[in-house]
Amino acid sequence: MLNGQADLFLSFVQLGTRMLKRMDGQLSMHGISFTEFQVLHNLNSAARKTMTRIDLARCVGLSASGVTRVIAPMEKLGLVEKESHPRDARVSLVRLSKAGKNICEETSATVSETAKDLFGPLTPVQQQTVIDLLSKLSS
Amino acid sequence: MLNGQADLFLSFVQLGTRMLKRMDGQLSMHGISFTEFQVLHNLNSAARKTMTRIDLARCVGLSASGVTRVIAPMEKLGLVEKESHPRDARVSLVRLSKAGKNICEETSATVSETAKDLFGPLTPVQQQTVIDLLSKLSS
DNA sequence: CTCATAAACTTGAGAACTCAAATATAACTC
DNA sequence: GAGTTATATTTGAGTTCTCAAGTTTATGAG
Repeated sequence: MLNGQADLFLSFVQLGTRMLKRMDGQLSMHGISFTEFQVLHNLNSAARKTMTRIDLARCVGLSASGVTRVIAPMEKLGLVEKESHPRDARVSLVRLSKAGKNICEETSATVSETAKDLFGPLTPVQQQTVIDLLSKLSS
Repeated sequence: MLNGQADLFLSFVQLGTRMLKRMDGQLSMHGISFTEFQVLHNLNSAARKTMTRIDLARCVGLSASGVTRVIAPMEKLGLVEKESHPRDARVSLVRLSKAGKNICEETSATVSETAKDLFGPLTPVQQQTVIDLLSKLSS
């Protein structure tokens, strides 16, 4: 019925779904979703803690409108701040606030622990193998 | 900020998301979603083309109510049929109809092709490696 | 048998998206 | 520089889930 790659795809998606649910459950103790964590983390890794909504959408894997809707409540909570682009009045930059950076650091510990747990069944060498193979698939 | 496993997790989730969107895009040409495909495929693989909603939920990675809502329109289209359990009046079995089996076969070809494409960057040996490593993570 | 507990659903309310259309601004073409 | 085209973002409407609560039926304890 299905070829080997399709079986692989099904396992891959199913595992991803299960892992994501577990991660979301852990993050809910901090009051944020995994999507929100991704926003914080990407902003924190960005040059001036600042990103365009479009770039954020690409990094997080969301549509532009998805970014708008995720960020609105985060702005009300003071985790991020709106800033205008000096040379392009169309873009509305998103900047990570001090409070946002704190939350990012706290939640990063949880994400790291949970991920360590999730990938625990693999040896470090096997983990590196997965990293290498995933990078081939991402390009 | 994040440990190696967390970086791996982020790549894993992001790749999964991108692949899923591409698969869903291909399946939309058949008028079904990937979730619906999963239902059809799991039913087709089942013993008597029949499954409990609870079992379906577990296989597809959905909640019980998610299954109810996915199946309702599929039943109206005649892809699946409702059947009662002979020994347990609580369960409402879902059976794959002849039409459903046809759609499943058609869409399986698309899923196989798309998956072949998605995993094309890996050699057969590398694909097998991924299968082996994923299975370690699933248990 | 009867009651308490558990399991298999369904339903209402809400969360988290998406797409298409609208708006504002930039960039390009002539 | 006027007009078309492209880009960044927001908004409205609709989809697809989830969780908690309700219903119905089974099961186990006494």
